This record gives sequence, C-alpha cells and structure tokens, in this order.
Amino acid sequence: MGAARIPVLVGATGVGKTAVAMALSRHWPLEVVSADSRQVYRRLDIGTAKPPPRWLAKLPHHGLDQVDPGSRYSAGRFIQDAPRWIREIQGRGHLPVVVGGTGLYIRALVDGLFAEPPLEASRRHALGEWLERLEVGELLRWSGRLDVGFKGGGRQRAMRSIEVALLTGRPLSYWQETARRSGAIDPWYVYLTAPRAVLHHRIAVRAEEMVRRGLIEEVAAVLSEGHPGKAPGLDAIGIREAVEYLHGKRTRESVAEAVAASTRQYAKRQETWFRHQLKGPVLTIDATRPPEELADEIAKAWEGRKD
RNA sequence: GGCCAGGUAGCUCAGUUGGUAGAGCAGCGGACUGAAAAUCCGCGUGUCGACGGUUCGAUUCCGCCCCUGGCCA
Repeated sequence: MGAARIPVLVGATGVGKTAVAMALSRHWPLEVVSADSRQVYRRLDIGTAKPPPRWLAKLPHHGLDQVDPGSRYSAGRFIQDAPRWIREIQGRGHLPVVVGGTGLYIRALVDGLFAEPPLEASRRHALGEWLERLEVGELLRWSGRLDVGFKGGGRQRAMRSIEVALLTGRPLSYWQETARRSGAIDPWYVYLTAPRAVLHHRIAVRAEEMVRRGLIEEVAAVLSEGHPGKAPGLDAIGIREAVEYLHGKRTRESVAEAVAASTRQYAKRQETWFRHQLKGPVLTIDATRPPEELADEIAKAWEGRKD
C-alpha cells in the first residue's frame, strides 16, 4: 500500500453524512474532500444539496463548485484533483476525510482507474454526436463487435465502449484488464445507513424543503444562462424535475414528490453499491441516531483501529 | 330516503361469456473502471368491499348489507 490511511464517510443521500462530518470536526482538525459528482457544479446549490455557507465556514470543503453547469466533470478529473487536496490538507497538519455518495469516484480514488490513452477531443466529440443518433440496439451490436469482453449495460455504456475502441484502437476491456491499479488512498470506510422507512422520510422532508427554498428559481436562473437541456450539470435529480416544470411538462405541485421518488431510487442504488462494492475495513453505522453520538462512536473506532 | 356509477396490488386502473387475476407508476433485489444523482438487469408484492345463496367450483351470477362519488328529493 504505502498510501495514507484516510477515513472515508459514505452513505446514501439524505442519510446525514454532512451533519456527521460537522460533528466529527469537533474531535479532529478536519477538512472534507467531497466525493460528489453533482456538487462539483457551480450555482446549483439547492438542487445538489450542498452544505449551507455557515457550515462551510466552519468546516472547509474541497471539491465543490469545480466547473460550470455547461461543462463536464468526471471520475478521471476527480482522481487528479482529490490527491492534491489531500496532500494540501495534510500539509496543514489537518486530517482529510473523504465524504460522499458517488461510489465510482471513491472507487477510483481507492483503486485507481486504468490509464486511458488521451482521446482526441474533436474526434471524440464528432463520434459522440454520431452515436447519439443511433438506436440502443444498434449501439449494443457495435460494442459487442468491437469488444468481445463488453459486459452490456445499455446506451451510455455501449457508447463509452465504442468510443474507446474506435479512438484508441483497443477495446475497453483490454484497457481495463491491463490497467495498473494504483490507488491514491488506503480507505477506512464508515458506511452510514438507516432503515429504508427512515431514509424515505428524510428524503420526503428534504425534497419539500428544496422546493420551498427556491430550487425552481435556482434552476430557472441557470437555464437562463443558455445551457442546452442536456448540459452535464442539469442532468441531476431535482434539477431534471424542475426543468420539466419550467418546460411545462409537469405541474409545480408535482415537483417535490417527483424529486422524492427519484431520490428514493437513487438512494436504493447507492445502498446496493455500498453494501457490496466496498473492499477493506467497513464500519457500518445506523444513522438514525443524532450526529453527535455517531461522531463519538466513529472517533472512538478510529482511535482504536489497527492498521 | 330514491335512482345511477363505482369498490380488484401502496396508487391509477384493466380483466375474468364462472376454473382464485395483470398493466403503468410506486416498491424490492442485483450489476457497475473516466457522463455514475448516469446507465442497465431481475422480481407482482392481492381475503378481487362484507356476509349469505346458486354451483363440482364465485372475484365474476343472485340477494342483502357497508363504503365512495354523482343526480333527484
């Protein structure tokens, strides 16, 4: 290994990761590295449930507001940025804690991604435009042909596999197999979870709050910057539903419940990921209790860990 | 009070000329290597309002009752 052991706080949206991180900051000189693929977009504060400014003032966060809603962030960018933030935090004598719900980002940070040869941006763009117009069935046929090891998975994965195969001359599965896995950190996982009913209740409350606090107005403001409907930053739960309303595709009253439903489905996928995909020591904690209690328990377990 | 239309899955509904029922949404399980809040795969979870009757057999037909909505009083 050699990489530093670092606490990694994971869990589904709405389970209370940020509140626990806040409580933990009373135990340790903390700084947060956010592993969240949506909070990287500027101005979409309510829609992506960023921590409020007064929390950010007390607990420094890295990884928020990295790009404009019109441009794209990625797991690849994240593993370039995050190790740098971690080194800086350690340089200040503080403890970095990775906090987030984006499983892929965390895996990429822990295990590394395969070394992808640089894809020529203009060719990639042109190819993407072309593939966009094809039917899924067609795309799947292509990816099956271009990569015998293609594992399937629908439109997005098929497009990715075709792009890699055509632009690098080697199939995606080749790169994945020959990848050198060099992770940047040695994770000490804390998995916050809660009974589904509790999670669903918190999600419902949060969705209504989002609308009340101005989700729709926030999205309308970003939309007025002139981004296309498929802009990367707009492809998120909460924001999609607000856009649907603003485009007259749903009523204003239906927004909160639609956001809650999408969020429940997302939270379920996250739970599946964290239940099965984490490798290494995992401290699983029921997050139904108050954040301060959870923080105490986490701090105690961290002191008593054996690396 | 009378007349009509309904009571079927968590919700909105379809259906069974009598052989214990199925869609959408919601939900549940799973996958996941550079767009991952994405993208996919799998799974009906049910006293067919209650009670009687007819029948080998009733969610379906008959009777009665209850509930909901509408119209008339």
